[in-house]
Amino acid sequence: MKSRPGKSQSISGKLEIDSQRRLPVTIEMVAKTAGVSPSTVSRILNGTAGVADVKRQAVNSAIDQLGFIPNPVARGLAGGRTLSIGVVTQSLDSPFYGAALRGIEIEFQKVGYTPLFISGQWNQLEEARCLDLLRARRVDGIIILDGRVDDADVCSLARNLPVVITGRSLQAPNVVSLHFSNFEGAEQATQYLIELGHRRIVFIAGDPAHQDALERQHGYRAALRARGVAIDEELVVPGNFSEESGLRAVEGLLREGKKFSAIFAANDQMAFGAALALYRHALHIPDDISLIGFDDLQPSVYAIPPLTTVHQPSHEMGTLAATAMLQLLHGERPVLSMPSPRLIVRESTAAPSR
Amino acid sequence: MKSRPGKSQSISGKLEIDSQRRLPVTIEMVAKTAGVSPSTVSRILNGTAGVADVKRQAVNSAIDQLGFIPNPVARGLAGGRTLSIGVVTQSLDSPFYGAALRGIEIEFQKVGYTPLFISGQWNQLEEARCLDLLRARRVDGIIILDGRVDDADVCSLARNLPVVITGRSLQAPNVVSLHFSNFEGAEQATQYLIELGHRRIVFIAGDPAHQDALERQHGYRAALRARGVAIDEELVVPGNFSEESGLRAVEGLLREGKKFSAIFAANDQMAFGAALALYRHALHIPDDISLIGFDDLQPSVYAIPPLTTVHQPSHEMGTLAATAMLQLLHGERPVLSMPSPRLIVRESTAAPSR
DNA sequence: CTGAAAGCGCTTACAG
DNA sequence: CTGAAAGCGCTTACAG
Repeated sequence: MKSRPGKSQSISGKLEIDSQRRLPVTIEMVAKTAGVSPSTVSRILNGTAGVADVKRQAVNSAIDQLGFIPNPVARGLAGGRTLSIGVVTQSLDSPFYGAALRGIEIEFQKVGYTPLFISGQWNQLEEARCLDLLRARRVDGIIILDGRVDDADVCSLARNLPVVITGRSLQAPNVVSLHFSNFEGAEQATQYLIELGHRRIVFIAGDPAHQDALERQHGYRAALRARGVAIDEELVVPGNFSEESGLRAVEGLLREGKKFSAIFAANDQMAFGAALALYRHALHIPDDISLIGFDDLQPSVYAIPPLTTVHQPSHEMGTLAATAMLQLLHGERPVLSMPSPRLIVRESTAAPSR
Repeated sequence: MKSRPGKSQSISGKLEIDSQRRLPVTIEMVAKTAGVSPSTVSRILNGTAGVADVKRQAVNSAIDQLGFIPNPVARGLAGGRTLSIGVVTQSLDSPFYGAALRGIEIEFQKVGYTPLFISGQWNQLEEARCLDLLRARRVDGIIILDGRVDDADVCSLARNLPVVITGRSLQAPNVVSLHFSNFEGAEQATQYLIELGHRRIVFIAGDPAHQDALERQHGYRAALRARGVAIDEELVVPGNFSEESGLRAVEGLLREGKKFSAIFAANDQMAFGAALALYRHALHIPDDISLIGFDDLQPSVYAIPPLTTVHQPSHEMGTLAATAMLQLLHGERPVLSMPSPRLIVRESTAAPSR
């Protein structure tokens, strides 16, 4: 395996003028054809040293001519930089994180960094494994989306690597935290229902292990309190962010004959479940019951009826996280502003009928 | 940067008995404490050579004691293997591919391979860029989910790397193709509607640039023909796999006063759009119009009403693709059987009312 | 500004 | 079975 396979070609070779097969070209070959030392090529590549226009041009044309692409693996070993960033998400197949991942991918692609996506499944041990793996892979930084790691571990991670983390507020050297105000979002949603005239508003809570879930519940309570609406604890029901839990929550309420005119589900997925439960009981949205979700997932737009919900800027979050990481990597102090929660009013809410 | 940062620690250190901070430990340190040469350690690590139980044990205990983790970057440079596999998906945030990505992740995690996810956005140029990037990163193999690359490029890729590709049938050395029968799935769906008594069945086509879309349309036509139902070309309407295109398709049909009792949308997302259009026109599913989708996305279960659809084994597809890749990597000839299409009957279909 | 040289942490012929 | 040595393709002090 010491001797490399004979030939190699760019898959996009057909897009290039020079479409001949080529051997993997190294920095040494570039140096030779440009008549300089490998060190110089490296320095030009990295912008590490003063320019010498003549040589620079020779090198650049050699690079173009040979179609040289630096080997990131060698780069990683020698320089300690791999130009790759670990991205710990909770799930690769939740409708929620995808947009953030895409935002991150776009941002990094622009500047030649490669994201390494890996999922922690909302599990602290799993997540620890992810972090170890990413460090073993020598990533240059780590982005954690809604991690379960505790703050202390984040801080110690950050002693070696820049860290960007979402879903919490954490002040520490070498870490940027991006926090979306779930509280405000939930407050807005609840307040909107109150303004429509609702008083008996069910809250389907999210998984209490999520910080987000807690904040949203606080927002709900704060809004009711602020408007002087008594909180009926029987209307606050547990859920776990899944569609099924939303469905079961509403089934339960209905079975027990609870009275309510609106439902605020702590996320859209539970709202979908809730909607199905109402449908099964021939209750019409929004005529009989108003429904609000949280997240503004893509399916919400085409829910029946289209769901009123709190928009989470998932894609922008990804963009922001990537941008912050790049700034940290460049030694800059990131200044970012997180978008505010925004209630998207669609067709699942109306004034109560009675 | 030559001298490494002073200390480093495992994030999951707290889970270990020996929780002290540790320097990055290299194979050389392991060799020293085990009293053998680095070569021997390497060989034990890779199972590359005959055993010598005494040494093996010494090495293994040294590894445990020091908490040694091989550096994949160095490994990649020296051995030509990076233990990473490129995974080209079309989208990181489509509801469709997530499950496959997760299936792949799970399978690789078991054996210590790391997937490198990257998205091609259904764009051939973009995808070529992805492939180049993955090769530059020296991945050991590439999995392509529904790629736009043409067969010739896949073959030339496969001269250097094992390739697993879904969404087409391609016989070539060093490539495994996994093809799901969209044709049969569409046939089943259409046949089911016919059996229910439907004759005027709308087909909302997918993006004609997708092989899948074409196959599904063929399945629809074949089923009608087989049952002697005349094909009314006015009922075959264009779409592009998006919710909006499904909505527009149905709006158009309704506006033009076309008569039909059922709709088969080439994917679930268009079915959701179609459902919304029907809802807006106060047409009830399935009493007025039956609706079938394709893919069995997660939201379909909680659609209103729950959507009858053709199940696509997205997760299993991921598992299979990863398994096939592993087999190729081990020099085995993969023998895989792709699951057959399966119609999932839920509540959006019924016999026509008239 | 720019070479020559050492080194990153492994793997793998090459010789025992 | 097992060392010593060379090498993977870069980067970066170290000296000009």
